[in-house]
Amino acid sequence: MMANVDGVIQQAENYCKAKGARLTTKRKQVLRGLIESNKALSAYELIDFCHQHFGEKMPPMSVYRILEFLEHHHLVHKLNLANKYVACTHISCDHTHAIPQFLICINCSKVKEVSINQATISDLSETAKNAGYDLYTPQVELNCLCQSCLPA
Amino acid sequence: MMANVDGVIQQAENYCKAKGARLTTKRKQVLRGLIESNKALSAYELIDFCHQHFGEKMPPMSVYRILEFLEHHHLVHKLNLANKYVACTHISCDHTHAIPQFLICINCSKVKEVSINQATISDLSETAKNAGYDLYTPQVELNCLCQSCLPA
DNA sequence: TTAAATATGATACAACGTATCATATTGTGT
DNA sequence: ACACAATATGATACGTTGTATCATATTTAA
Repeated sequence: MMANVDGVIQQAENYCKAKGARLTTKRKQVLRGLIESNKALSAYELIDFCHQHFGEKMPPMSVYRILEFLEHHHLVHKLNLANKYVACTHISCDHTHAIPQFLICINCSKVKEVSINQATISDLSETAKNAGYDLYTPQVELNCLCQSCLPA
Repeated sequence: MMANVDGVIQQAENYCKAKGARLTTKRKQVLRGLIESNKALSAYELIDFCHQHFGEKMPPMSVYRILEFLEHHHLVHKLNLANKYVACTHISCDHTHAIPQFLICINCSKVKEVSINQATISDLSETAKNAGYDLYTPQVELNCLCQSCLPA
């Protein structure tokens, strides 16, 4: 598990290097925080996480900037529905992916990043177009309950 | 136009009366604010709107409570993606509607409430289920650009 | 008409996000 | 190796968003 996390970080590092981007210590910590916690975290939750796990006190400004960097390089996704951030699940495989659909557990913030099939996307896009709107991003976020949080 | 707004308010009033709910003056103002402005507004934008149009100074707490009431009675919808509120477009017709899909212009906050076809919903729901998640609400919100805001 | 229920106001504060300027770190050319 | 430029982070202060709590007003109903 831990080894796997390291592996993902390593992949991210390679990926950044190839792009001439710097995955600095702080940035690595924030990314690691999201990967290790294994769920979506808000910026302030990340600040707490980093403080507790790495003994770093990060000012909000820094975390927001770092998240912006990570998002720009597609290492994390911002979930607008929950106002939280989640590590991209495709860092290790090949880091190219179809349009993601995010299933967000409204109870525990666990997130599953799945791929929508093209037909469904076209459907949504069509419906929008007919109404005179253009999809700005086809990213779909849905409020869900995960298995562990489903009422018994 | 103005008459139409009044008509919608009237409908809402009837609707509430039938349910034994009170559409008070303040609540009517907030609802009217959303209808007249013809787009999604944040709670604080609504405070400003009411202040400017009705000369009412509403404390945030009141507005949030009122929005909660209006939402509970399906007179307004909360758009989690934008953190704004929008008047339900079905108050006047019959106020029963299928599962809504909201097309939100990220530039001007104009919102179109359309109905998704059942097949698409089933699709999304299936995809979620296969991933071990249950849709909490099938309400879909999509970031779009409306016609007027599309880059030329 | 008075008591209970409901609705709103007011104060204070917690959480979230950013503008701005200062400092530190890294990369580059000489 | 050095100095300069570019990039990254820190620190302070503040603006925005949302809520907890207790007080007051308004409506409903016995």
